[in-house]
Amino acid sequence: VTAQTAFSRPTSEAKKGFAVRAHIVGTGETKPADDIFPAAGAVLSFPQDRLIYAEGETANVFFKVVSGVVRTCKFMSDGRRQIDAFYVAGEIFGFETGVEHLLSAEAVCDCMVVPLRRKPFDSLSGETVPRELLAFAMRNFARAQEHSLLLGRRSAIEKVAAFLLEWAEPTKAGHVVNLAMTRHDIADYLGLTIETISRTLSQLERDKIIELSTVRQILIKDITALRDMQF
Amino acid sequence: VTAQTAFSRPTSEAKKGFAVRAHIVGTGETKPADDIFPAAGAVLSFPQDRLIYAEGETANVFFKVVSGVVRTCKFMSDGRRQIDAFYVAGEIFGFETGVEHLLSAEAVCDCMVVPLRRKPFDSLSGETVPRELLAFAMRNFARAQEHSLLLGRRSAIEKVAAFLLEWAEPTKAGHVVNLAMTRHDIADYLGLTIETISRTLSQLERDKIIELSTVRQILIKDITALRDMQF
DNA sequence: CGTCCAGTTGACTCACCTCAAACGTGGTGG
DNA sequence: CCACCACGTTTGAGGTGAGTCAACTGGACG
Repeated sequence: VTAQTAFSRPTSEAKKGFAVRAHIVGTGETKPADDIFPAAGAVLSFPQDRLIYAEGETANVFFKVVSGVVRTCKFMSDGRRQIDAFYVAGEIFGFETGVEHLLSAEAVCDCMVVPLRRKPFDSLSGETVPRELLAFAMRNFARAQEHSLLLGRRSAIEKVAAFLLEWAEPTKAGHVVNLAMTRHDIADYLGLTIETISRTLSQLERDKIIELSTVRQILIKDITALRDMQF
Repeated sequence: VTAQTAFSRPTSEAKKGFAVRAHIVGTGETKPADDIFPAAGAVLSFPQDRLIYAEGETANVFFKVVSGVVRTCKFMSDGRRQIDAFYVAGEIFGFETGVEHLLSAEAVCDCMVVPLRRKPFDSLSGETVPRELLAFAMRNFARAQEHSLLLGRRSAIEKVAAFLLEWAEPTKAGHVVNLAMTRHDIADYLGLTIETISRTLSQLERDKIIELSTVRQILIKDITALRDMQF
C-alpha cells in the first residue's frame, strides 16, 4: 500500500492567477459550518470508482467529503462523460434544487463521506434558510461559470494550465500537484482526450514549466508561465 | 422601426427533450416573486450592445429584465469572449456572491431592466434569507452545469440543436425560434465561430430539419430530429 | 519474472477554425 | 423611388489543433 496523500485544493494560493476571483475569497464560507448541516448517518466509505449516487436518483441526502476525492459527472448515451467538479475533504456535494440528482457522484479514489440531512431545508420547513446556504449555492454557481469559460474558449494547453493551477499546493520546494485522479478524469473534466492530456503535460515538461516526478505527482517549476496562459 | 418581438424562452416546452431536466420544472421559482426583491430605482433602458455593468464592477444592485434580452459574458485578453447566459423578460441577472460582478452584462437588443436592491440580503441584515432566493441561486447553478456539459462534450451540430431547443416557442404552425441575438452571440455562447454556426444552420436546413425564414427567425420542421441529437 | 493496465508516443484523420470573397437586407441620401 | 452603402451573414478553400487508432512503455503486483 502506498502512502496516503491528503488531497486538497489550496484555493487562496492557487487562485492568485485569477484576478477576477480574488474577491470571492473573503465573501463567505465555501465549506459551511457543521451545525447548519446536521449529519444524517455514520461516515460511509467508498472504494475507488464506486458510484455514490446516480443521476436521476432521489436526492434525500447530500454529502460532505471527509477524506479522498469525489467527482460529479454526467453521461451521454454514447458513453461520453463530462466531469462537472471534483470535491475534496471538507467540501459538500449533491445539494441540488430538485427531487432528483442532476449528476452522478463517484469516488475518484478510496474516500469517506458523511451524509447530511436535506429535510431541514425542504419547502416544508419554513420560509427562510440560513444565509450560509445561499452563499454556498452561489459559490457553486460561480465555480460552474468559471468552468464554462474554461471549456468554451480555451485551448488544450490553457485548460491543462488552469487545471494545474487549481490543484497546485505550495511547499518549501515550490508548487506541487498531487493528483488523485487519472488522465481519464482530467480529460473528462477539461473536455479533452487522455492522449491530449498526456501530450500536453509532456509538452509542458519539455518546455521546463513542469516536471512529471511520478505519474501522479507534478512539480511546477515555472508557475508564472502557467499563470500567463490564463488570459 | 420593425415590429418588436417579445423574446422569450418557453422553458417547459423547450425542455421536453431533456428528460433529466424534467423534475426541475416543479421545483421552485426561476423567477422569484417581486416582493422578495424590492426595486432599487426606476426602469432603465439600454440600447443594443450597451454595457449594463462590467466585470469587476461593484455589485451593489442586480437586475430583472423587463423587456428585451441581456447577455452575461467574460472576455479574455486576446478578445475571445464566452457568453455565460442569456436572460429574457422576467429573469434576474447580476445577483452574485462577492462584492464585484464576475461577468459583465450587456444588452443583446434594446431592452429595459429594473434595478433590484442587494442590501436586504447582505451579511448585515440577518442570519437567514428567503427560501426562494436559494432556489433561484441553485437554479442558476443547474443551468450553468448544463452549459458545461454542452460546451465540453458536444459537437457543433449538437450544440446548435440544443440552442434551438432552448429557444423554440410552440405556435399553431409548429415551433419557431425568434432570435434576439446575432450569429456572433450564438457562437460565443456555444464556444464556436460564426462561420460554424452559419454552416451548421445551413446544414440543418438542407436536411429539412429547420427552415431559415429570415436571418432572425427559424422554423423548426422536425423537432424530434433535434431532440434525438441531445443524447 | 510475467501480467496487467495506466500512461505515453506516433501516424494519420477530421471537425472546426481562419482567411477571404460574395451575398442580402435594412438604412440613408440623392 | 432607386442607388448606394454598411454590416451581418453565407459560402468556399485551405489550414490546424485535437481526436482516433494503434503500438509501445513502465510501474505495481502477484
